[in-house]
Amino acid sequence: MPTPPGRRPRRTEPRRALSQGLIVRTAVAVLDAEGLDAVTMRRVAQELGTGPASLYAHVGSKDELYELMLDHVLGEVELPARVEPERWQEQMKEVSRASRAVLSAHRDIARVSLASLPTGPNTLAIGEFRLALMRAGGIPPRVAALAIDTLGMLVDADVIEDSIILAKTPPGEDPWRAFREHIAEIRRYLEALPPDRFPNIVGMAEELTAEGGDGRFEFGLDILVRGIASYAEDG
Amino acid sequence: MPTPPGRRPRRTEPRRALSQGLIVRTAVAVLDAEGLDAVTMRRVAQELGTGPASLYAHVGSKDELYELMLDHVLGEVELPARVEPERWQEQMKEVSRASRAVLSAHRDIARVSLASLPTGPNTLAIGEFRLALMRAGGIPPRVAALAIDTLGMLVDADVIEDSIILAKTPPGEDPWRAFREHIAEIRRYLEALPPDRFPNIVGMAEELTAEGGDGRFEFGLDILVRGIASYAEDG
DNA sequence: ACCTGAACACCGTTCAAGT
DNA sequence: ACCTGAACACCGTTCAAGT
Repeated sequence: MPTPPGRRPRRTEPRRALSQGLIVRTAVAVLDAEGLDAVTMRRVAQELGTGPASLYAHVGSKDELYELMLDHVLGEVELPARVEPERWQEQMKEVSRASRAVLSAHRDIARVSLASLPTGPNTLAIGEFRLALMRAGGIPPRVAALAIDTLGMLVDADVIEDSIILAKTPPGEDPWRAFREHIAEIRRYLEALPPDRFPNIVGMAEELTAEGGDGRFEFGLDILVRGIASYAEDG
Repeated sequence: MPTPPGRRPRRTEPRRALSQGLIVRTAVAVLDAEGLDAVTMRRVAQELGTGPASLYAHVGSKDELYELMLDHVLGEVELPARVEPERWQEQMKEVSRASRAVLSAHRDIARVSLASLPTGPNTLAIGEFRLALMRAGGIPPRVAALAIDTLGMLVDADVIEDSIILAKTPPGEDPWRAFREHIAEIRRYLEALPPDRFPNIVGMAEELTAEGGDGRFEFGLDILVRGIASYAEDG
């Protein structure tokens, strides 16, 4: 049916009221589909059938939107029901693995985590649980404060390192295939380096480009948690 | 003197021939003055008295320019003259501290390091030295390959975490004053949190926002190097 | 209070045309 | 081979004007 004369033509979408929550959820949908760089004020506005200026009534800036997205996503991390003091180190690892998995599932959102200090409720809840775990493990407050930073940096950096290559994948291609392709290219490059200047790199080209993923993360996690535990004041 | 009739007006700068080296040095000058986000193709071209299209004869893309800048900057890292096997752990720390200092001195260039796999000659030279150190320390190749990644992530993440706040400082203001200001603001925020939901964060607000800097880095560095050394096959 | 269109001052990259 | 101007398809943010 055509629009009757004198009636304003309806927009294609019935106008849903804008809200911060709706904007954040829409932005995360764009993130998941195309990566963080595709999340622009203009793009999110377009997805909501409006112009970029309309978003500024609900979020202060693009950076603020990015932090809201991060906290929204970290709400997916399922924390253990309670601190089990006798296995605090294992729970420490579980929380770190869960955070890594959630961040990995949302493209390169970890870039935001490394770039900002935690202020959102979900982000703080994870920090609170980690502190409770270390307290239960007898870690002095000053050490716990340092440890929480270092552990967070490991998680973020690990996710970012992978997500960068994945984010470069042209849409349509299998990102993991592109990832392996890229690694293989690096290996050939390292193997072709002059062996007199770079004997160890050339000799270890295979190990340096081994399917990293979980192994690299577990290595850092294990060393860090053991190192933290060495500061325990009493068992 | 006015330009004689029929003579083309000279540009203000005598035209220096463009080259990759000149472009990279100019880009690093902009980085040092205003941070990585100010390094755009247009801005670098303007600094050289030309248009952005002219740069593409010497660098393939902005991302490639960023990686060239990173390697240029890492050329400032002074590596020890030789591997001293009996103190390989201490040398490992020295190289990490030197890398951190150089990256810190160039604003948020560490973002590029975390986002790319090392291919430049200076970057590779640092990696080669680290591998030689671990080899001297009896670390198995597979562990050394993991360790070099983890150590690099720690250095990059640590520098980035600081540089982000510093990069936000409006030009003209003292960045370290702004940095302390920002930390103090976070502390007040954490102290004002509901103590029933976040007892440990509220209770440890002071430790969590303590003047971080070197302490945090040395903490992570010490734990990682000790952890790596625990994999040594023979002394 | 919320939303909008238009504008401002920017981006990276391509390409045909010049030397 | 190198350089250029102009164009294309984008940015974040502000602001006066509308409802």
